[in-house]
Amino acid sequence: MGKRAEALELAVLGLLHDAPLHGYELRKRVNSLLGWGRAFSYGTLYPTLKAMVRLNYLAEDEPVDTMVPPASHRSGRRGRIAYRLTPEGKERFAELLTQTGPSAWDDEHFGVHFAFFGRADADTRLRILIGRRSRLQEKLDQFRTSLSRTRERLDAYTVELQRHGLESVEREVKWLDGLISAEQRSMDPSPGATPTPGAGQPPAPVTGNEGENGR
Amino acid sequence: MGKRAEALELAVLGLLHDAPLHGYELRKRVNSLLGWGRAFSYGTLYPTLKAMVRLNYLAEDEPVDTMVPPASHRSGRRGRIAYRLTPEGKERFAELLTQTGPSAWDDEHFGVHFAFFGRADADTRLRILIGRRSRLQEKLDQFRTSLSRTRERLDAYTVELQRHGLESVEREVKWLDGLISAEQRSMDPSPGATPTPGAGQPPAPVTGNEGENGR
DNA sequence: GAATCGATGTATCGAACCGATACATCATGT
DNA sequence: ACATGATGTATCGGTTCGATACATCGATTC
Repeated sequence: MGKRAEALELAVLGLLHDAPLHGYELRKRVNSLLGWGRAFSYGTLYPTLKAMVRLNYLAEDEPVDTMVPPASHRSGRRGRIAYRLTPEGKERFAELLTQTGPSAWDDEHFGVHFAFFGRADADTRLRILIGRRSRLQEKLDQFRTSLSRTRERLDAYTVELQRHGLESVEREVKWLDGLISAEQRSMDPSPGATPTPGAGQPPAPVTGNEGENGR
Repeated sequence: MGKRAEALELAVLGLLHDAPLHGYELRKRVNSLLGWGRAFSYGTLYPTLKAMVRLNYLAEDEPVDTMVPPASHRSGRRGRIAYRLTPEGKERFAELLTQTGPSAWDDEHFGVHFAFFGRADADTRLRILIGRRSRLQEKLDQFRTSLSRTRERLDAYTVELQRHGLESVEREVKWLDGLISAEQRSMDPSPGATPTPGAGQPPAPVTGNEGENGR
């Protein structure tokens, strides 16, 4: 199926879980959900949607009122197609949510999985976070060794690029550390006391985030 | 030609500028040069190399001694092919170095261009840095608006993901700010005084980098 | 009121690209 | 002797992208 489409599948399932959407809107949400990363194109989205319909994870609805202002006449319209999750789709979503292999913490996958952490159980969350962390740690190590091997013959700009790349990954690791310890704090503290009902809040991540947004 | 292969072309030209290399080694260097980003596969590298040979930017050398320890017998060897830059290749490299459009500050391209800043003139460097900065600023803006539009209905993990993504881009912008002002400082300060000879150092970037690697 | 424009919307195609694999040599270990 | 793993060149099938075609709608403008 391809890594990329795999990530897209999860994103679609997650976004459609609450409400049906049509392709255009779906694409916007997926791409803003992942934000920083590469955007999905229609050439990927529509084939994937069709495949998911074929697998019976999705069903197509012709008329949808979402956002159509007056629901007026529209006779010969080539209407928008709203995609809706089937029961099998919900199962599939639940199944993907519990996955904890590399298919959850790879670069392509981690973002989507994290975005739906609220729907996963604490155990899965922790496993994925830790897996992701060690994945980054690997990258960091081989990075550092390759840097120290060639440090002499690099010009200053190249070095600066490497340094900046390294620093970014290091920050990522620290971010994960905060998230991990927050998760652990919220599941450990006293066995038998308020075991986080239902799905749950993220346990107050330890980022140095001072809120600059009014509201 | 495709954005990705375009970036690869510049990387190959730059790496081969100093010394000939064979494919395997070339790939390793390209991918460690770019570090954080996606790695190039052989399925991209070899076709690109062939295309560049066809365009006469590169020439193939059969026997190469680089790193072959004892240079022993090897009779029926299917030897490594060393790629070497032709004069046309050097021209092409110089041409690509002076480009300052989006093809220099896009996500795909910026890293490679930056890596070879030492070979570009100060003017080009500054234009690319500024272009890159405004590119990121755009992304930042649309990010922030899309966030404030949907802030209410997002669960906490999704918000945290967005926040982290935003912070990363913000850091990137600050990094660029440091580089930009450093460049400006090194070309402006007093017209006629030590105008940075030849290619030059990167002008002491203003990162708050405390070295924590014990070497 | 028609004409232009940009946003919204579905859909597909060719080209670009990746991931896996085949194949071969060599050093090393057992 | 045989396996294992690093080095090395090369290609193929399938995935994914970027561009485009096409269509409807609301707003703006003359």
